[in-house]
Amino acid sequence: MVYRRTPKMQSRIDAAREQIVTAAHRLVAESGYGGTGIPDIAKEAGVSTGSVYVHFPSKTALFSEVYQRASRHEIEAFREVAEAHGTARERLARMVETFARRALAGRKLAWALLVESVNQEIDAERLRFREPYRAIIEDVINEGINADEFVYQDARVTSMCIVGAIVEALVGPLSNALETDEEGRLVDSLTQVCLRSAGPINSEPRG
Amino acid sequence: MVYRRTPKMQSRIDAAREQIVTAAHRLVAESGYGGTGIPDIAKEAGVSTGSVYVHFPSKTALFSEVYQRASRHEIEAFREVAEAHGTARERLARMVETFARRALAGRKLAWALLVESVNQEIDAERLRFREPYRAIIEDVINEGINADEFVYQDARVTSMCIVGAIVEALVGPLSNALETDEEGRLVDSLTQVCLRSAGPINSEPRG
DNA sequence: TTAAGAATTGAACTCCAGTTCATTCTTTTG
DNA sequence: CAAAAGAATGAACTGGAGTTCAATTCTTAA
Repeated sequence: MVYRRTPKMQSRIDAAREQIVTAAHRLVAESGYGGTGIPDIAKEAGVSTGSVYVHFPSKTALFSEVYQRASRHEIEAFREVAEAHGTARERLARMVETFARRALAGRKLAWALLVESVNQEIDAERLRFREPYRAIIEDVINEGINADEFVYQDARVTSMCIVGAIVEALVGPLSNALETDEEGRLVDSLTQVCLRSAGPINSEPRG
Repeated sequence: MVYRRTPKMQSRIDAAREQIVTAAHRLVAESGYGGTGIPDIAKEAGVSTGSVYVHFPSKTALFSEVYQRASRHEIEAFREVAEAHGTARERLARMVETFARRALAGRKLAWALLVESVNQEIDAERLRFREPYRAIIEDVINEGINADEFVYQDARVTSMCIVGAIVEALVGPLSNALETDEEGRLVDSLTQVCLRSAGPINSEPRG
């Protein structure tokens, strides 16, 4: 008459955990962190409030996992572009476009990941989320420097700046959707700014 | 036997209000928004908790005023640099440096004004705080475009990006102070990135 | 089948910053 | 000076989100 956790039971538990993370993801993508309570998540996942706390010690911990998963996915897409063929300049342009376009495609989630005010812990999470992007950009810039595409520079600072620039340019549009053509123009301009920030570019004709 | 508010009384009231705002300012500059409660402010201002609510309908409203004042001061300094003599490029460089240096000189306050997580209302305040900087930068860029110093571009987007770049580059250093020389290097690099982002620059020798 | 122990439940609880308001103190004016 | 009205006080309250835990249900193994 002893109970031991069997594989079957384990997979039930794992499934519940998965349900919770998935539900949380869906709800953040809909209402952000602040608009999503634990009871909401539990309901959406088909479990009880208490169960959530069996799997995660706190709301912050749960969202930390949600953010990390969402990040990993996004960052893989980003890295693919960074490692594709082409000059550093071409790749950097595509990277900026990819970042911006994907963020605008999932506005609420991107907003939650990039800018939503929450608390210090989640803020730290956010900074950690931005870091991989920065690092990837830094690498491409360094490649560009070595290939004489970009002037010599502190690629670390430039990459930070590019991340900051993209986020700042997206803050508004993430809250209030743009028309398709406006979005296109924004992404184009943003790409141009980021390319210039990394180094010299042939000057374009005026007006 | 009717009481009417006399000039003397009015100035008492105004003085109290002023004390409150000043106290709040001091405390934010020390502990940020989150670390500063209304009772703390009341104590520091030498009034009661309730009095704070006579002058301001909410904590948010009070801080809104504190932020606006701090902003006005900063933005005036910024505008002065923007309107000084020199080419657009020279002025832009000084603007970036001014912004960064002043922020780093009052780290906690700058952090509260620029990046501290609070709530949507204060977030909106923050965006409003950034806007004047952006607009001033936009003007200088447009002057630079007209003077053929910068390539033709959407100055609105570039100015957003510059604000975002500066803030992103400062987020870390605002939390954990840098050594003086590190700070100098950061400001230099940041300035270079921002100048490049606005337009062509003579390429620097490598390595 | 049944007892032991694990998993789940969800109503109730905690916590705490922001806010309130009955009371007290001040000022004005007849 | 006394009455009326305003200003100030600060202990107590509140609201709501996050969290807990006694009770219940389910699973295992003898």
